[in-house]
Amino acid sequence: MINITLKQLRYFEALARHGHFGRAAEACAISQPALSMQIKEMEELLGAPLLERGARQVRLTQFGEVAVERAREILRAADELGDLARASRDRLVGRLRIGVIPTVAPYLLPRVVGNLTASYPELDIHVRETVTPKLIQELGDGQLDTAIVALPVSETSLDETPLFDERFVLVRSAREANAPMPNADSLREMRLLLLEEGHCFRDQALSFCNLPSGPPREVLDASSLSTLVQMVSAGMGVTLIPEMAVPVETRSASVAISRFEAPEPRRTVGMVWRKSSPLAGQLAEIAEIVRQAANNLADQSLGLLPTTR
Amino acid sequence: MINITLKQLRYFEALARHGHFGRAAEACAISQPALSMQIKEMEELLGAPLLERGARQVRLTQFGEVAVERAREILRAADELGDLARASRDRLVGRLRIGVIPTVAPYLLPRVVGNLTASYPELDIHVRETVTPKLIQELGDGQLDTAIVALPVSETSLDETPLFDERFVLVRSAREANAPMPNADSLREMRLLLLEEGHCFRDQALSFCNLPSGPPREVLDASSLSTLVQMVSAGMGVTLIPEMAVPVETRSASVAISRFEAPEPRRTVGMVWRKSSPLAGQLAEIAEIVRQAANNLADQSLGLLPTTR
DNA sequence: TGATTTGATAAGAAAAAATTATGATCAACA
DNA sequence: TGTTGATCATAATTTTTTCTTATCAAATCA
Repeated sequence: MINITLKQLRYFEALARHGHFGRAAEACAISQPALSMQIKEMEELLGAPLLERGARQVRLTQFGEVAVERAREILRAADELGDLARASRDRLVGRLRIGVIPTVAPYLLPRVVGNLTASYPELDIHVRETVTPKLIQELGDGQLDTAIVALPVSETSLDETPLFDERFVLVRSAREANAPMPNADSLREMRLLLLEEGHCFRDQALSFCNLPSGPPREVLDASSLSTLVQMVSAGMGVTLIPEMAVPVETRSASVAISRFEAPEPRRTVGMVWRKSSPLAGQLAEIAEIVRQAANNLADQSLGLLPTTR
Repeated sequence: MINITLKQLRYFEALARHGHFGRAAEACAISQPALSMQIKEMEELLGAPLLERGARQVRLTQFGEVAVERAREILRAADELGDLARASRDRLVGRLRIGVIPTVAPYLLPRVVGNLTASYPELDIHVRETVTPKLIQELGDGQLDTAIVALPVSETSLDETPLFDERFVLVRSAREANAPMPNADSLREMRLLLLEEGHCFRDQALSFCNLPSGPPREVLDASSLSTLVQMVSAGMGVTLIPEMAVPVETRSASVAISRFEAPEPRRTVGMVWRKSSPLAGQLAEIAEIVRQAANNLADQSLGLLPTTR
């Protein structure tokens, strides 16, 4: 390991360019002795003379010629490091790893990814879809930059910002479309189909029915909302789905969607990231874009919802 | 121009490798605050965070990942500069530009180049053959590393070392082989063929005859010893050549070679280089190799010379 | 030869980098 | 829920490095 400094390389480069200690020193905005000393130091560190000091002129040695080329490469690389830094701080570029829970991903992401790509053309978006605990862990491990989950998360190391609120709606088979709307308590008596363990949406639904979350219930738990709706369509029971899923999930199923009476079940979906993330600033911007995409989606979904009293 | 230091790059690289300030500092043989401060300084200079300081671990930012790669490249290039220096100081490598006067080059060089290449396999020898004033000028300009010329040169900026002494011998047509040997004065009366202006050998020959050097004489001046000998062989006159040229030049010409009586004309051929040349040490070694090559050559030449009384 | 140019050297001042000591934060744990 | 231990940041001080001014020595130029 050689202990030359970049400063010395700069001085040396200037000296090679000017072939004159005084002028090189002037170009470096230092005094001539300072330059002399640094060059001398550099030669001592390298153990080989960089230049031949003639009486009237300074000439590079053969090694000096090689060295100045190498020095220029090094200096260029160092300057490029500065450029890289500027590029990375001015705008959001490169990879953005975003995690999304499964009860949000299929409905929100198609919009969001399009909008983000429009706003940040140089952004390379990676999506990870899994349940909240895994997302939070991966966020903590630095495998994700941000995650979209149901709030609150209440991790002290994370910042969270709400994106949108959404209602839960009841999904019944089409045949039951005109049956009276069950309330939270009567739901408990019905065959309520739910997602498998780990999904926050399962816990949210159970909580609405004042049921303890935990071990499996009567029927096999589903791994996606699509499956749930298909099961309902087959007459196996009823379920809850988030409002945002309605347009997509009812397209290919003969089910009836009904809203609850107040107090309607609902959840807040938000975005979280490490407080320490250097992307924090840009992530707030991104949250705003996601928020707008969600609002557009909600405006469209609302029209589809029959209001059941 | 960004003012980061190589030291900072080293610290940063260690930090990236260890992912831990304390251990990285230890690896750098400095205290942890010193490392912290340098990393902080580096981030300020770059204007972008290199790492995310979590409570329990340190993680590179995306930019940090890019930066550490670049940093490694820079550090490697700097270390290679050290290697280059070592290579250039330990032994003579690379280009050696050597100038030789035309009355020496064809006879001495074949041997010398072979010996030099044997001693310094990595040496790349460039030969320039021209007259002394040009050689001296090019030496001064740094276009040559050394020159082999007739001594003395007496340039204060140059060091000179003798290589060998050589006699001048008379070349006559074969028909005149048994004619009495002319002395310096009688030579003046004969048709003495000489090299063109600029060749030191011309001046040396003229000086031996006590003639003024200068403007052309009776016949057209030759540009090489070969031409001179061929002209002599054709009966156009007599000439002097250096002893070393005898074996080569008499091979294809029917001429008689005769030595003068004392005081024999002679010259000293030597090697010169800039006093300031960093190769000075190695050039002295090279001079020794040339000296040996010249001695071998002289031993062989001597046998060929008839001693005329 | 004397004046001028040019790089090296010396001594002191200024700046940078290191050290030790201490603080703040946070996770782990009782 | 306070305590502990680990970890990085900050502060004050010392040490080291770098720079400046002044001056020298060598060599060219007139």
